[in-house]
Amino acid sequence: MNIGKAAKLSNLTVKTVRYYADIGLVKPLKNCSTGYRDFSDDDLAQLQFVAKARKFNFSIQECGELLSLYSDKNRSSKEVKALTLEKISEIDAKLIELKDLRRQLSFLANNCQGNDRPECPILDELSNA
Amino acid sequence: MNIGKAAKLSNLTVKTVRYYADIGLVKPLKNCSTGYRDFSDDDLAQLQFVAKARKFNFSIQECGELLSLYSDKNRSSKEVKALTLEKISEIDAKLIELKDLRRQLSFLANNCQGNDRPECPILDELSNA
DNA sequence: ATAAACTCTCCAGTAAGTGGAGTGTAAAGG
DNA sequence: CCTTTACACTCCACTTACTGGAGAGTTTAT
Repeated sequence: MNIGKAAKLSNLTVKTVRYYADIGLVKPLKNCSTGYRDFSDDDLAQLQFVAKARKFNFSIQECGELLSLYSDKNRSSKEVKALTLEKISEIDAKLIELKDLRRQLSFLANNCQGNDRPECPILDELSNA
Repeated sequence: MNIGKAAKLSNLTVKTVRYYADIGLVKPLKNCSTGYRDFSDDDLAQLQFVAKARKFNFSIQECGELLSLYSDKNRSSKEVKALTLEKISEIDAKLIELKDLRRQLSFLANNCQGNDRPECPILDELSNA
């Protein structure tokens, strides 16, 4: 299938699919006469796989690793689980950071009048080292 | 003061401070003979302001806006509050997304044996479009 | 036959820096 | 006074994961 169809079926943009092909994450055949990329069903499956993994916050590099494990019929689930657990703890750290951020910002906003006068605890706080 | 001291006192790296000066976010004087940047106390305050605002997930552009509101003695707190509230709802959206992500990943990890055999619900799930 | 829709390559840019090379300057020790 | 060390400078390239556009070729529909 052409890139447009592959993109649609994997919920990616054409540009993104082309980019994935350029960096060798997927390897569609190329029609010699037209230069058009030709995506097999397997290529499509890989694109769908990557699309999902990216949503799961796996980096492109990790997607590549997962993809090779995925393609390897003898891959062990150990490696995949390890990668996943690592991701989870990264997410946990991010969650803590974001929650703290939210708490602080919300405190500032609650104490700000939001009128036309220049008094503003948000700026006061930010300007305190 | 020199860039090293300004960096230390604002908890930024020298590289980052130089970058902020390059893009005009802060405007230290320059010693003509040595080429060294000279940061005034006011420049330092702005760096500290930016360092904090960046931690609060404000973009460089937004930092610039905040900085001009901050410098303008006649600024209203309304604009600042609006920007802050916007940031908070962005953070909320990100929190929801991350929590959902974590839930899904954690479900997958819990159902994965993590042994050397190829059965792995994580890959199974990822390969389902 | 022509127009719309699709595809291609190549170049440039995004955000917010980081890293390194090569060079010049300042402060401290001997 | 000299040398070593720490600090400063500029400039260029690289990072992540794409996105946008120009200009050109191809396929499909009318």
